[in-house]
Amino acid sequence: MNLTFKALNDPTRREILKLLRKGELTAGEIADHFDIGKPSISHHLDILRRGELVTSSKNGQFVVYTLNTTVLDDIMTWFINLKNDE
Amino acid sequence: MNLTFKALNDPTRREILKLLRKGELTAGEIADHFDIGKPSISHHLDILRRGELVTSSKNGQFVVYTLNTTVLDDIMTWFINLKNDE
DNA sequence: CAAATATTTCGATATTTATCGAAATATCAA
DNA sequence: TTGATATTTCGATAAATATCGAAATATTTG
Repeated sequence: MNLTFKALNDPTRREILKLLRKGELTAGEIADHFDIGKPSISHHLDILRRGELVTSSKNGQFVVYTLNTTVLDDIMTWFINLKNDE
Repeated sequence: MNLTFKALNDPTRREILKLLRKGELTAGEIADHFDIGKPSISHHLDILRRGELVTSSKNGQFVVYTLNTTVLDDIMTWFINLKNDE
């Protein structure tokens, strides 16, 4: 859970998650949406992966990233527990 | 929203939020639950306040902290949009 | 007013983090 | 195999963060 919250604590990474709402994207396609270098994006993707917010798979020379909705459910449960006491 | 996610990115601060589920607490009562110094807790509380996750009010010589559930709703909406939308 | 208590601010330090350009790795295409 | 493309790893640097002890501020109590 710590790695997940850590991954969420960056505007670029949250923007990446929004991009992935509509479907999977390659690392390059994701990088094209930002003004920062590809090594930085690669690093952000690694942090999102370690926080289990995305999964990745290799398709030829491309690496495809996908939103992992399972962990989103876990996070929402965390917040619901915070609200509904006990 | 940035300050809110930032505030959530620390185990001590998330633990403070859990303590506040059952009702408001003074800064000192919160500090008593942890092994770190009061200045550090005060700093964490400040970050939680700036992230609007808690509100504070002064009661005599005590400062009372309360969970702000409004922002919790906002965060959950953010996650729901990430899951469902588009 | 003076002493005691509660909390925060200050100044410093050690750790973590985001970013970069260059280099390394992997795959595809000619 | 050679050259081009996609992505990551590496090494470095600058900025942000958590923590601490000491000092400052505010309030209550004697």
